[in-house]
Amino acid sequence: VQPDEPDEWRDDADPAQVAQQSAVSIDVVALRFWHDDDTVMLGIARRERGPYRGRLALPGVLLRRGARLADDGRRAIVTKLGVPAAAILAVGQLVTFDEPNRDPRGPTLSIAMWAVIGEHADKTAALWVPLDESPILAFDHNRIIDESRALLAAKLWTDLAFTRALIGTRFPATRAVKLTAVLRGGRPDPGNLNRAMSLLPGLHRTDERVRVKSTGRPAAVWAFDPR
Amino acid sequence: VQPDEPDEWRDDADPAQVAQQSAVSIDVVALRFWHDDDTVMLGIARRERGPYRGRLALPGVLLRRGARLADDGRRAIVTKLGVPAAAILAVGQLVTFDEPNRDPRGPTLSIAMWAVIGEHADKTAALWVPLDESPILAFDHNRIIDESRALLAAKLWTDLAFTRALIGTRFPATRAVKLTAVLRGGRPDPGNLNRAMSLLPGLHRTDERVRVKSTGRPAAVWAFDPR
DNA sequence: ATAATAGTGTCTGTCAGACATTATGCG
DNA sequence: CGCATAATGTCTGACAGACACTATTAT
Repeated sequence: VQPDEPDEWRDDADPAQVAQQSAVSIDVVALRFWHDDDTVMLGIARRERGPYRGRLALPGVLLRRGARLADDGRRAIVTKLGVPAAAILAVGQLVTFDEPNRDPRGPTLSIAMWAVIGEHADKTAALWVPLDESPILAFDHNRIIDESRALLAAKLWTDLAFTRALIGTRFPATRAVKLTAVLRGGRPDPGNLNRAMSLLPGLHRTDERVRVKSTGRPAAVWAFDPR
Repeated sequence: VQPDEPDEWRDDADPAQVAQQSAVSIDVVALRFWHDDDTVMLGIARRERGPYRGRLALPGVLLRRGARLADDGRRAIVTKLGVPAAAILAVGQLVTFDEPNRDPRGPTLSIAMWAVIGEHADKTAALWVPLDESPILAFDHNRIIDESRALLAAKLWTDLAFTRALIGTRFPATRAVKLTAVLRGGRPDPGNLNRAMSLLPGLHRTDERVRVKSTGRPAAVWAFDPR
């Protein structure tokens, strides 16, 4: 048996086999867009141990044996950001980063994921910064954020689970404008956005109007259909 | 230190740490579309060892420590399909599959990749089947193919590296119709496809005409601009 | 009234699908 | 000529960007 093909004779009981692999970490781009946030916020935390100790980083964990990616993504959020599990509204997969030297401890893949965090009593274990103003982070995390932003922008108004989790089930039209502006960069035409939203299945405008700025015409309230 | 956060105290010299992770395999959707192929062919091979021995499967290997995903994808193609490395024209990442029970040896992630195989003296170590007629395969490989097809269809005419590798640098328009029909399902309107191709940067039609069917008008030859 | 904000309507150009028409070859 | 195949042209509807106009509120 050639060493070229370890998978064929892999003995699952022998940890040395699998130890010949790169490690796998899950790093999460955790977003929130609460009522009093006026931009999309990114959750980061100061590293308490390991390399880059004391530096800011995305919440991440080593993949646990037998775990689903989404579950380990949630675990990263809970343990590193201090966010209660119930506040994690949605999770999804992005891409895998494979630069061999991205982690000083040795070769480590990073499977990037996105998550949306709902409102909860903030224990401030996490640091929340505007998504477009993230500071210098540990590892290649700034690169992860950069590449993820385009993917997240594409999800807005197309991935309904993502969008609904981020903006909520009921929201004034103005919120939609702001959210789109942040993720896509540059404010959208409000008329065009209204048109696009009205064509979305599962989303409709209500008769309710709401005042968001102290002056001016109140905004219409949009709502996702109950699931 | 909680066992919840093994990444923080991970000692790279200790293989037992990383052995607590799921294994990671690279499984490749290897495609070819040679001159005498009249559909896109998928490369599969009979498993000679391990679980599902004797069954057909996508070429796959265990991720090797410190390797780039693309390099290990190429290694899977070389070792499992017998394709010379020089014939691998392009490789790219698709998605990661994480069902914990997809491999009987234990929890194993599968990072799915695509690859395009160029013409070479076929040693017939590989079995080539039409992409839309793949037989029952080992593991969850049929599912991988199903989910990959949509992604591959989206890459056609948008991911130029993928498209160019698959159809070649010079090709009659009829080939483009056939390729699009296979990947997208259902033949495209030839007029619309011509229009789309003429708008593609890096692709242009030549004055050359070529007979592909024995009867009828000869087809125009299209060519990618030299890189 | 005026300013500030929100929503509507319209015009434009782009683009994809569909289809009819023309072109090029062979027997 | 008739047949098979390939290419062109045109029509339509969907849709996005841009922008002008109208609507609703506070001061």
